[in-house]
Amino acid sequence: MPIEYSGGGDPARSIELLWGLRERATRGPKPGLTVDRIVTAAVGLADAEGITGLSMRRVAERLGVGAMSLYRYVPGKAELLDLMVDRVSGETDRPSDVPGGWRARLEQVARENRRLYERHPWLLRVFSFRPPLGPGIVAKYDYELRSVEGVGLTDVEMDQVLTLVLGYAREAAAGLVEWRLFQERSGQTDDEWWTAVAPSLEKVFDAERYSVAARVGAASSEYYQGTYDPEQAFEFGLRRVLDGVAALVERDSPC
Amino acid sequence: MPIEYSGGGDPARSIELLWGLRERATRGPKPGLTVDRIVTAAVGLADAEGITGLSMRRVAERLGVGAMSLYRYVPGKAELLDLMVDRVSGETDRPSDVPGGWRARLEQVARENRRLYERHPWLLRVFSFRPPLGPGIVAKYDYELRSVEGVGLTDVEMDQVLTLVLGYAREAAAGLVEWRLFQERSGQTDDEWWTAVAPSLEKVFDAERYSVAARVGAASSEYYQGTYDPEQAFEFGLRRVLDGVAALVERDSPC
DNA sequence: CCCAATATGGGTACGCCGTACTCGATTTAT
DNA sequence: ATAAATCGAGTACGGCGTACCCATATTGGG
Repeated sequence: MPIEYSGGGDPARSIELLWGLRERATRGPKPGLTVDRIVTAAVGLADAEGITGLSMRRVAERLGVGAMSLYRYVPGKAELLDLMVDRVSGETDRPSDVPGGWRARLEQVARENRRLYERHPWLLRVFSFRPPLGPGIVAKYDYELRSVEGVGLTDVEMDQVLTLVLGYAREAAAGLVEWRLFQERSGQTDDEWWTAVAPSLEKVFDAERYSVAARVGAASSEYYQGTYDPEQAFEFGLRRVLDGVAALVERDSPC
Repeated sequence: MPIEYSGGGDPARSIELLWGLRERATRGPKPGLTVDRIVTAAVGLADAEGITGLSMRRVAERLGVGAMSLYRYVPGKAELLDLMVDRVSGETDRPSDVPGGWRARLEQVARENRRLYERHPWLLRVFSFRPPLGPGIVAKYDYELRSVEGVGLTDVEMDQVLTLVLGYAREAAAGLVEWRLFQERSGQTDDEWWTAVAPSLEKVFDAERYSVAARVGAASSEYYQGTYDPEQAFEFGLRRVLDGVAALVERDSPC
């Protein structure tokens, strides 16, 4: 059973790795690699080939090094994934002045998170709800919390709102990424796919029994000019989510 | 590169499999298995061992059969995953009369979807935004759409609202499942984990630079009596999402 | 009734994977 | 100069999905 997440190792060791606290050894040959270079290679590989293309052997290959050499720097693949997550999280854009109040700021946070997953789709398959507490994640969390600082929410509500918005961004990004992947892999547009599937489906689909599905499905495909449009879906959901947050923020001043 | 999704095969063949349209051959020995039995075994295995424990060899083992025999019934693992997704989707509870209007109905849909992922956590790692169009998925989609039928939304909006709510349920379930997994694997409560991590983190965490993160993080852990509580997180987010939908439904009658 | 046609079951093998173990080569403190 | 410590990496193990192949079982057509 291969490892898919991390946190299994010693927490202190993980923190040490994430924050680069390893003290240089005094004896022995100089290391030919650094943890940073390994993480860079791994991120590049995962970006290019997806999470299924990421293997210790191939990361090593990229660095011109034997597979087992990596284990001198990183305890295992799980910890490497932690480092990768923290790395790309630290690279998110964080503009200091977004005009338009909390709603505009939260919207920016959502959009930037979606971009993060877009740049690094493998992140969707790695991210855990309890992220590795490295410098990148911590800085990101602090920045993002500030988008809802001073708008009348309690500290706990601030965290909850952020969790909600980040979760939404993640879910929407997953839709976008899967949609793209599907198009690339099949080489088909939505329309082409549908016209390939429809004939077979018609034989078995009971349009009377499932009348609502038939009606709404048809309306949606027409609207989207395909069967799906990640941009429109994102905008729609984001508006709803932020409306829900607005209802919370303005609870003391209804209408 | 192992397959993680499906849809790569012939769509017609997939539909045939999903709807059980295979015509019995006239010649040759009688099959010792059925697609249904294979799917049942696979679901049972994935439920028990997680997605990483699901392999063709082990499914075959469960059925007392050689690994390659499965390929007589199913083209590959990707298609088997499709069948598994459709199977468990078809088993969701669908009460016919939920009192309380669209909001109560949508809430029920969200809760039932969360339960689905809770029962079958592997689903979180398999589900794609374009699900296999089998009988289970279709019936589920039709039922769920009916929760927002006749409340003044357009057909397209109905689909968008459902996508939003299902996405939320999925995201919340992911939090719950990961939280449980983490507790099981580490054998630690949130508190124990935190007291193990805190000393190392204190050495590197700059509480002045990241003052908001420090303050909110502390408040949250105290509130949750741990560092997280999936139940409370779910309820909070669901209320916000449904508030956002309410703003859409009542757009013509503000306040 | 026989046999050719066909489908089933499954063994073997290939190329991947993560990583435990081991050992010679290299560097430095003493 | 030498002993201690670390580095790089080869080998090997047990797992994976599945391509390929063939003996076996079953049945339709003559």
